[in-house]
Amino acid sequence: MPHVHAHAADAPPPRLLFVSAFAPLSNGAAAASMSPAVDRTGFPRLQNDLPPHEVCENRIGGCSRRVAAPRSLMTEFRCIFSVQDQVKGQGFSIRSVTPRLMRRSAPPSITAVDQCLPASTSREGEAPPTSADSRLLVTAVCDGLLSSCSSRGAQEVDMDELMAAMVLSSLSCSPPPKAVPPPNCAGPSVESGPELSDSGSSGHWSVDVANGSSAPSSPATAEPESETLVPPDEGLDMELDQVLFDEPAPRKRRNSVKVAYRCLWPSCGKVLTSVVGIKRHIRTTHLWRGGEHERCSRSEEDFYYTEINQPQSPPHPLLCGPGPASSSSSPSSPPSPPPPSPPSPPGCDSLSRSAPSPCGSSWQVQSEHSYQAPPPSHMVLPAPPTLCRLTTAPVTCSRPGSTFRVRSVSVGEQWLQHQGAPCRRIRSEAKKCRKVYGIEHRDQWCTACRWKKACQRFLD
DNA sequence: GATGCCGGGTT
DNA sequence: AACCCGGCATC
Ligand SMILES: [Zn+2]
Repeated sequence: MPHVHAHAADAPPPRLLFVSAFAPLSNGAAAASMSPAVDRTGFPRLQNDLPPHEVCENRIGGCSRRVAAPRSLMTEFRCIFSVQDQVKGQGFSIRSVTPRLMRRSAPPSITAVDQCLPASTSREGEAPPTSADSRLLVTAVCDGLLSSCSSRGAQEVDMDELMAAMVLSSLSCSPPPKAVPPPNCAGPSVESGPELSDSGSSGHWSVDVANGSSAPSSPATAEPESETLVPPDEGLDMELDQVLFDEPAPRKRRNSVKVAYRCLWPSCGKVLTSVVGIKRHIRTTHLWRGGEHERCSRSEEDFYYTEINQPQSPPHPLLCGPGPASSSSSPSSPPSPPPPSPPSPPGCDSLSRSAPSPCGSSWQVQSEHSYQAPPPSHMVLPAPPTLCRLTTAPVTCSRPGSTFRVRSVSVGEQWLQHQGAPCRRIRSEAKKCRKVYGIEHRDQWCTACRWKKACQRFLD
């Protein structure tokens, strides 16, 4: 599929492209009914167009299908990028991919770049595509399988598609690079010139050919590091790099920018400095839903944070404030997948999951060790936790094993605040190990207390 | 000041 | 993962 690869000589082409949403490939019956139209290649039609993001990342769009290949399985996937007119007719190359999705596959390569129309048969008010931008259907293949969540059943399909959709994180727009055959992509790769630098085993390929010496005419874009156009890209790439290289992310970066991670949950915006931290925050503060079906969406947290570069200057008092709803102001893309349905009852559902293994008093020894483990609720805790009574002044909402305080009054509002300000663990009046045993008997404290974590022995 | 514990750092 | 601790909110 040879395609648009003429080099636009004039206008300095933007280096990056934008992505818009794309309906997932529908394998399941339910999904199929939603996207009846399938184009001639068997891919579902584009629909559910979202306004193009201001970033180059491809968080949501795309679909995939498995293609039988002589030797191995190939995965073909498509992503819709919304591009500006000026870049039409240029060569494109894969700039980066989503690392963890590609761990087990060979570098992807672009096989076709087609122009496409927003096939959204928009019956309702969908913003008509501006003339300033159009859409490119980028088809790529990779030799191998996208690593996907190892769930089963219908969920697998979804995850697979979703991941496929995310494979192409960003594209570079530049004159077609000199054909440097990618390491081992024996597939239908046609003109995928970009030299995919496979850095290590983790499966990261970043391609940025924009500065190729063969790019005579576009001085502006030829300089890869000048992020004049798309600042948010930097964050993304760093994120990718970090994940991809599997580097433990040196805590101190060489340059003076401090890296942090911002929670993207609506109106949260919490900023933490470690990936684990932010993930834990998201998981425990926003994503917690009863814990059971947790397994599959383990990496779900990834969607809800973004990496940011904090200039060395100390934080202004914004930090955990309620991120204003003005989405336009923030350059970083909002989390594309909508937040999972909130815990249906604002919090009353908690502790329904406890496994009351009656093991006498040995629980202390048994389970105390991992302070993160849910508390051994050996007693059948009676009905409603503190949350459900709205009478007390400081309303508390309870999560499994912990109690948090919120200031609000109404339940609904409570949930909102849940989203916004992560509740603080309420200080129970129960004496904790420290108080009970005293500092001099620190060795008798529970592990959590010793680590200055939430006490696990004397729960509220 | 003491206590509880979150977030982050170290080993 | 286990461990430690700075720092903050709260008592
Ligand atoms: Zn304790």
